[in-house]
Amino acid sequence: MPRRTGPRARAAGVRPDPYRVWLSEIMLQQTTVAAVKSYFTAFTERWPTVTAPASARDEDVMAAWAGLGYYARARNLLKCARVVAGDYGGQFPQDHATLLTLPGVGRYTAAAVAAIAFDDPQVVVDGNVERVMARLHDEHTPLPQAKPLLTDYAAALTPPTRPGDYAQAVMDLGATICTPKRPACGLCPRRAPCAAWAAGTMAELPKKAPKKRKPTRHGIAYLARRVDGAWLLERRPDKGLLGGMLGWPGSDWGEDPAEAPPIRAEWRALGEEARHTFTHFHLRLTVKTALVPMERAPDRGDFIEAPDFSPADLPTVMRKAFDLAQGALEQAALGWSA
DNA sequence: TAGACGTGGGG
DNA sequence: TCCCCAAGTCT
Repeated sequence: MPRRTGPRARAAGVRPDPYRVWLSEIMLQQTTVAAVKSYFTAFTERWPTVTAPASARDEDVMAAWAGLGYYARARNLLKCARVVAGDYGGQFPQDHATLLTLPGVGRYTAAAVAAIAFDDPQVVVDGNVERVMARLHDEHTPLPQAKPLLTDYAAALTPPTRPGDYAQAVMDLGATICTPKRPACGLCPRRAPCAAWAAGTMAELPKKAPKKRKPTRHGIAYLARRVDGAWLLERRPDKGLLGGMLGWPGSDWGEDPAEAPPIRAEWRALGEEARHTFTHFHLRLTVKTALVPMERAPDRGDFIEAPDFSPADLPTVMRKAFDLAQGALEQAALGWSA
């Protein structure tokens, strides 16, 4: 993965594979290197070139993305791979403006791919770069208002040569030394010209608009296990939260959700709720389980045979519900509860 | 354009 | 146990 191996891992002048650069930048959006690493390895081993995910089944790619979050990235990854495979002969466009037209590729990613994969000196501005620029210039204007100014600062520093190495270097600096909290200024190669260091304000920059509190929503998830071990699951619609992902059929998520069992059964609620926090709300999920006979047909969802089901294919909130149910089953089997 | 959109780790 | 935070894009 380019960002982790770093510029020094490559011989000067050798351009990294645009597909791998694009894939890693998509995965790294709002996500740490540590979280991305195993996913990047799994993706590139299974789908080594952009034509591979382009011809993959949606469900396989969504399952491989499960747990990484922001699932619109995976849906757009599929769209983008198919555009590149279909409209560009399997070769990523090199032009920044054309990159920007690809699904899931915004200003940051287009600039990063152009700079890192194609040696084009585009101005790469992510959260790390914003922080580094705010500190170098002791800029106290809060984000996102300060973004244009910080981009100007970044542009003034972007070199005409080796822009990819430069971009990765600044982002690495932000990730490892010029960190959000307790920056390691003693190790910083740009301490001398840093205005925030001179002013002693580095730890409070960049300023940001205050965050809003998250409301708590409630919901019910229904985990039906057929006597042969199959599980009742449902593919979520492409739009919206967890779009395109597999999940347990459930109620709406809100103040006081109504029952919405997907199949007739004797439902029993677990003693403990599954708790999960999304970007903009907390969720407390009541988990209900039932054992259903072979011949009974569900009103919603489809039974997936036990060998075809892996909880790793589920988004985290759904996997938490599964883990709770499993734990309850094991406790019951061991006679720990009635 | 502000809000929607995940998750895991640190305090 | 929470609360807060972090490597964007789309609508």
